[in-house]
Amino acid sequence: MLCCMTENKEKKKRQGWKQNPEAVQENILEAALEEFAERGFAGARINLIADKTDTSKRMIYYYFGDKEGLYRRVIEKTYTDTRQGELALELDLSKPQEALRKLITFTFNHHRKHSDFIRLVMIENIHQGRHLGEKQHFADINAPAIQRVKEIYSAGVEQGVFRRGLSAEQLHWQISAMCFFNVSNQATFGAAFGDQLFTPTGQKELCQTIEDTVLTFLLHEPDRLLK
Amino acid sequence: MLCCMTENKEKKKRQGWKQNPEAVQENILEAALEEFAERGFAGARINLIADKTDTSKRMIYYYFGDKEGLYRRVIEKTYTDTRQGELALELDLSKPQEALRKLITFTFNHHRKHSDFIRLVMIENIHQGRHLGEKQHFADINAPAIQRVKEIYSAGVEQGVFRRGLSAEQLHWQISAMCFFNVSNQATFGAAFGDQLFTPTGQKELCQTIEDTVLTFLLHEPDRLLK
DNA sequence: TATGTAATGTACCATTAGGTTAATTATCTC
DNA sequence: GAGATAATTAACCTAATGGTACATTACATA
Repeated sequence: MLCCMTENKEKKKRQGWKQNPEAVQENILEAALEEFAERGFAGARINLIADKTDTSKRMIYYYFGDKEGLYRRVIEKTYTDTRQGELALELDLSKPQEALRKLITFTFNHHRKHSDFIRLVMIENIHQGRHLGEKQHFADINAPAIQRVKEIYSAGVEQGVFRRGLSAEQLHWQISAMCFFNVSNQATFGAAFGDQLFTPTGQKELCQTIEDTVLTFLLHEPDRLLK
Repeated sequence: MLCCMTENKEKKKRQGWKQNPEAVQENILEAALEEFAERGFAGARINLIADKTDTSKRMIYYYFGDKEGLYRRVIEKTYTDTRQGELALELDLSKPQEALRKLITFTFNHHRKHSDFIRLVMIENIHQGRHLGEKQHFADINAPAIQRVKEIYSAGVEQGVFRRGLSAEQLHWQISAMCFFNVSNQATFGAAFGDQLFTPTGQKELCQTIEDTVLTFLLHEPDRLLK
């Protein structure tokens, strides 16, 4: 099996190959994403990344300069792809509660599906965001996420459904926190407290709980009388 | 300055030194915690850890076998220390709301203060919890955390303050998620959406918000009519 | 079709870093 | 206090790994 594949690969390469820089770079970035997401920056091995590609290590250095350059490009691509994916979601602002639930469900599932992205973000946080590139550019990429929440919240306030005085940043933060943590800390949380929350039904309930939590917070004034 | 210190160190060592295995191990573990928390498992350098200690690289291998053995011990110690620190908090169960707020404030601040712990947990999640050791032991260490929440919740339900039907696991999960995320994702979240949430006042408000969120969820039945 | 340039393959290098060997010093026990 | 054992030092080894030199092949263009 393996030998066949390599034989084919060899043949393909020997028989007239075409130059295709973009495809080669894409190919490298994909392999690198897997590797970095799995092992972190220091843990990733350039040689292994090269093995996963259809090209050679030399090409990695040719296109990306060095390991860090490659990593930076992977981060950027991942964030861009993710935010782009989120834009696909369409929401009906005339029903703010429903819209918010839909946004949360979407975020919850999206994060679950894209654990590579989550892992890269974790890794980048461990590096204290040193590879995020130009901060303004990074902020621009991410701005739509807050915008989204702001729209829903404003609509809800105007319709008299949501209470006033809350900030979209905080709401987005809450949603992010729980949807992110659900994926990022599954290993340690599961080991510490059991896997009930991470079974299929557990996850459905959890998503529901996140929705309920955020919505209830939006609907009811908090009680600060200490009882 | 530096030369003086090294001179002193040298002298100390040359002049009759005492054996003190426990202290040496503690000393190594502390240095290793810093290094692992800062650079991750693969990024950490045994040589640098050794440099930070008052002893030598050989001692690390003598006491911990290899890099992974050292890392395991660091993880275990960190978790144990953390949970132990949490036990110090005393709560008045006759006032469930107040008790819960106090627990959340404590967790929030505790996580902020112990970012080394947070970072190690992140790192361990990237490794998918491979180094947590015996799962049962790990679960035992962590059990008190849920227990705590369960006590408060039960008291609140019995007093007719909290609504019925919620699970302590989920409540603990919510609190953990937000308090953890606040520290773990500060770098990327701040870069993406600004640092307002992470200024001193931003943090105070955020903590308040977490409390309000969880409490409101405990006090009010969620509204699932989609509007 | 000649030529300069971009893209690719192969073999190699230098250094880093995890781990070890073997000798030295303290400590314990009988 | 003698011999055995535990703790410590310093120098060393080797595989892995990030990175490079150089030759070669495709391609655009004039």
